[in-house]
Amino acid sequence: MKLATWNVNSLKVRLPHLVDWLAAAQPDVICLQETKLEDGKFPQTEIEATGFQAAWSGQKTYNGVALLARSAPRDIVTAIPGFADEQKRVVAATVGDLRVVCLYAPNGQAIDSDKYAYKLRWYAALRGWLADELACHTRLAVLGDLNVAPEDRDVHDPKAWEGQVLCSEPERAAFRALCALGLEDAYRLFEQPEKSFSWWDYRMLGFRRNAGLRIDHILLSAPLAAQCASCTIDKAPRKLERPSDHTPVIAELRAA
DNA sequence: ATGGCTACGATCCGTAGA
Repeated sequence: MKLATWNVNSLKVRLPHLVDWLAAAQPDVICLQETKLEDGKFPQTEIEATGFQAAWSGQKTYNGVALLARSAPRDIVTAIPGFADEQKRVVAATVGDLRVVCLYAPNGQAIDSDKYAYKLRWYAALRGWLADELACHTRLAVLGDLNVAPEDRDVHDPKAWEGQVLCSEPERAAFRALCALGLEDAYRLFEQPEKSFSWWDYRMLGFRRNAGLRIDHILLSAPLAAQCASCTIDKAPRKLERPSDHTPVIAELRAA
């Protein structure tokens, strides 16, 4: 059983990459972010032709998330309960015996911005919600672009990024607060290559220089972490023409 | 030198991403 997350940065533009990647990587569940599509424009037919069923929540131009699974997603939720938000950043569903939460966390723009304050409020609300989800669902997987590099080893140049958005201590504390609920960063369950990242700036030859950040994550509740056999970052799609600036992260679970 | 891509929806530039 393979779970994946990928910020596609426009599902319309990246649909061919996604279709190819689904065929090559054979995930069972994939969480997508930055679809940038209104719900009526979601490419349901094309997705279903790949053998996946989808749940999605989108808007024009910005944000937007989708959850694809080989069996029909059930009990779909498209917002953090009790947190009023125009921005479409959440889709959760039950797939088989898993509860899956797909997230596109706010970027935060700059430490002194309103968007940063919104990011921290969003994380506080998320924490409350995930606590409730964990209370109901022991087999919980949280996947997405969390827009936080949890530690300095997740940053190509920690000195340059020190205190900056995506790396600031309050953001890292918000990430750790999710883990403290009983979620494990699947990537860190295993030995990993140094300087492993999931996002590289389009500018400044970011990918070629491996000037990246690890901000796309898979968090697993204890029973799933115990079943996790591997967690990898697939850099192949980042090498294609017209790539997303993010690349997929995959966790493989052993049979229960 | 604080830029440098990319996507989008608006026009032929501004906003946002991270």
